[in-house]
Amino acid sequence: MEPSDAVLREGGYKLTPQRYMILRVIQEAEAHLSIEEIIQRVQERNPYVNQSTVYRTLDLLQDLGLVRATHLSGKHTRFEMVGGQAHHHFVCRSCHSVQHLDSDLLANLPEQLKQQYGFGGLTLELVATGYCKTCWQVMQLKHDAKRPTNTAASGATP
Amino acid sequence: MEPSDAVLREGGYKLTPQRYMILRVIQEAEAHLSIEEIIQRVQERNPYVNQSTVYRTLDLLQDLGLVRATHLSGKHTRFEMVGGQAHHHFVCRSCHSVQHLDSDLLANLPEQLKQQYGFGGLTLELVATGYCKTCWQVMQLKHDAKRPTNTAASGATP
DNA sequence: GTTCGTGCAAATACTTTGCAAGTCG
DNA sequence: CGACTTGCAAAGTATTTGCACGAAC
Repeated sequence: MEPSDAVLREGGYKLTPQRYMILRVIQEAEAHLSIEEIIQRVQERNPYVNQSTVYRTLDLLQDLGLVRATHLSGKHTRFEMVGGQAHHHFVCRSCHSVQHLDSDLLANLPEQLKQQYGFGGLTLELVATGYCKTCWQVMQLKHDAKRPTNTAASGATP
Repeated sequence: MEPSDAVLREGGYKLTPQRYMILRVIQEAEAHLSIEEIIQRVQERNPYVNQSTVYRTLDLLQDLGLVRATHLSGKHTRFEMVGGQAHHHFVCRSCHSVQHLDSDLLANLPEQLKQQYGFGGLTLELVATGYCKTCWQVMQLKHDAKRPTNTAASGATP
């Protein structure tokens, strides 16, 4: 059974086709979607769904805890289903690559938080920022070989 | 010694009064600041600093890893110094309260990530979303009252 | 002196809102 | 039916950009 329906109804909200579609789009997505992508995919199914509706629905779904927002590389917010499974990310400050982290890393944390603080319905999001293996090694080399004529080779942020 | 200066220089960037001021404002802040607040505080010191400069500087400082953005309650992005110390948050979905979490919770994670993935210069941010103790208890009560005849298995965390 | 940074103001992007009409329950 | 939702288009905000002058190295 679809728990999303139930959650909506319990909150006194209606399950409209728009909401259902938006939920489905996020559910079926292989990864986190930006608002832009959500709007796009929803409108592929029905071009008459308005973007305001998407914004409003996203707010609602977040409040209900069905969907959550993540914000990896600072700029665009992205959305995903709260599947119960937390999955975590690493973002490289230099090459901006994103890696998924082994979710076992925090496997026991929810229970620990539950015990320690009495929280419920927990969803965790860990964002580790730093330098990926490659970029880190490059940096190490640069530091080691501090040459006076060294030109700032790598572009910062074009 | 001021490491910020060094980081800027090493990146080939100049240490301008504006950048220095912005850095100081964030450093001296008791808590995370929104862009709005940063602009305001900077302009209290020098009204001629332009907001574009603040935006541009913030981007730069983030790229350099001196400052990081956090996004707790979804709406406004906030900034803080990267003190090296990770500190973590819990946000209640219902009452929107924010709690700081014991940073020991993830104390050994950076090293673990370093070992496992080869990352460097790591900064962690954990955001736990859920219901705080109080709100959670209230919800439990409501559910109990609402579904007196429900006998379905409800133990496992979905 | 050269390269990088800033101020300014306009241009863009991104979100939100008020209402009448339309739906779900 | 009545309360909740949506579409629409316009109003708000937030953020970015191009350029010429000024500043740091």
